[in-house]
Amino acid sequence: MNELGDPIHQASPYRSSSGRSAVRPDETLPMSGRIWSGLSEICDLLHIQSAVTAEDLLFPHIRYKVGQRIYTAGQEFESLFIVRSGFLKSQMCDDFGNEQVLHFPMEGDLLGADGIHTGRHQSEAVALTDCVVIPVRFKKFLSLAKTCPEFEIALCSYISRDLIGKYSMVRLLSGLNAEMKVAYFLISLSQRYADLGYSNKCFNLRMTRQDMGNYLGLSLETVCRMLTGLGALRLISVDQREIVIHDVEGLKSLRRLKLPQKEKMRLR
Amino acid sequence: MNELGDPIHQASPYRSSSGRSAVRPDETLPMSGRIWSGLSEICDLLHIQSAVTAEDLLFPHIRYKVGQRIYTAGQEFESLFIVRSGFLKSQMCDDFGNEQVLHFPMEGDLLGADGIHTGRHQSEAVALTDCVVIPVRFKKFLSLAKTCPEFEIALCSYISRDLIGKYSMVRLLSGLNAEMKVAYFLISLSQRYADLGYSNKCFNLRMTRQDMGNYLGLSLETVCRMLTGLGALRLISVDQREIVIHDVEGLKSLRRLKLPQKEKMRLR
DNA sequence: CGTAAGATTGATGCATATCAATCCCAGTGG
DNA sequence: CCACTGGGATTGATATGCATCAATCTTACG
Repeated sequence: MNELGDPIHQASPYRSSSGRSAVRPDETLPMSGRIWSGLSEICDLLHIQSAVTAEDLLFPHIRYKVGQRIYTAGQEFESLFIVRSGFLKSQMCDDFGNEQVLHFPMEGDLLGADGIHTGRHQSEAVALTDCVVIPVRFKKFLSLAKTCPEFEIALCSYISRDLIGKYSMVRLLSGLNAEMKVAYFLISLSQRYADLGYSNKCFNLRMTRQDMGNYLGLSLETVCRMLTGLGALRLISVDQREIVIHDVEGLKSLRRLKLPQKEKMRLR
Repeated sequence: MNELGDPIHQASPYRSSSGRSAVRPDETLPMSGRIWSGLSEICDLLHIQSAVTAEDLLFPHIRYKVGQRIYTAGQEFESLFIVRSGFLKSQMCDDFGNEQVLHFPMEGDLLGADGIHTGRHQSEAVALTDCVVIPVRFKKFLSLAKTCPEFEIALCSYISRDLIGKYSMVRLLSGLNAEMKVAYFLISLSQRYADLGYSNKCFNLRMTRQDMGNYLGLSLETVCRMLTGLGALRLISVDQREIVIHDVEGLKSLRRLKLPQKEKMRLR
């Protein structure tokens, strides 16, 4: 392994996205293009407003093709990974070999922080589309935090966002029924696309129904049924992995069947 | 509100734990005793090995009684809170007033980091027993991190541990059946008590069945049934909130009914 | 065209929620 | 001292949401 973490695929020739994804020829990544990012681009990606500039500081881009792993469970932790483009899946295996999908990282997300504590990655990250990822040595990250106060804040803000993400994940899994889980999933995906400047109405799912179900705590069949169900309600259109959202508010306003205690009291 | 966060109860006279908790008279907290901690004690609590000593740096202890809130949702974020003693519950309300229990913090846990990102707390923390909590201004925390490299690492390690905690929470909620959820809950509680030097075989539950169920994504009745079920298996004894664990390994070895895909393949 | 992976749809069963009744226990007040 | 009260815990009966099993369909690709 060389100094960049796991760039063993860097030199392999680029080819168009394989598998069943809906990537069309004109969406393929350019063979040429920038293969380095400066510090200011890193800050942009992570939404850090930094006054610090260091023109000589360059971070290499690494390309991954569909199905390739950015890091694997058990691998030594060296770098955090910033997603420059593409769509990924992070997952974890328990002692019995059951996989659990944890997250679907995309542009601007930071990966690999689960390795800090033990020095080894606990989870793995797989490319669901062709990806460009920027590895940043953790030591480098720390020294940046030391010299640049905005990095310090960003690091803490990341803790905080992560905590809030955990909260909403818990609520999703333990408080919602299948229909709402799927609706919520679509809404949050839509929101993430919107935040990145893409369409929030129309997008392709990059993961299988199996992955979605695993992530949401549902069987893949239930995911299917809920998707067609939401389609029957005219809230969305589904064609395989292509999703069109017709009524965001409608999706959001699907109420849980279980009324909260306070509501029940009022209804008596 | 004064400079310490929410110490409006600090001056109120101490009284013995109320409610139905199994706290006995001799477990009451002393009226006197230390009401300040030095930096070295803070580091001990957070498991930070620091060479830095600053004898003049003192952090006040705040007492909370059963039912009092350390911070509430929407409250301005100022401080992180380190639990010195006691048992708490952190929870969050969604837009419809549904509460979701997120965690049961105890000695050595750090609370309130969910406020960093937005500047306001997203969740609230309630004392389930009488507690002693040490608030540390976030700015103070940052400046400590700046002068003391161990604090920096500890901060990152906290991210990492938190991430791993998220993983196990997701797996708990979406991968286990009711029996295993309850068993897992008891095991992890037992482990936390053991880590603090208390008995890992015999302890009191400080939360209601309702809270447990909410946390585990189960109804309170199911929690009851599972507890009595585990009792019938001679793995534990239950008497109201008093738990005795007879067979840790037995609890751990309860397998999920749903076999992993690979297992199923092998069995054919 | 054949194959395989994924998606869809239907039939059935079970785990768990829900509803309801009772029990337990600690305060509280007569 | 004892009855009363109220929150929590327990247990049983029933309903149902979702998993599971199974068959078919779609799409991509060799």
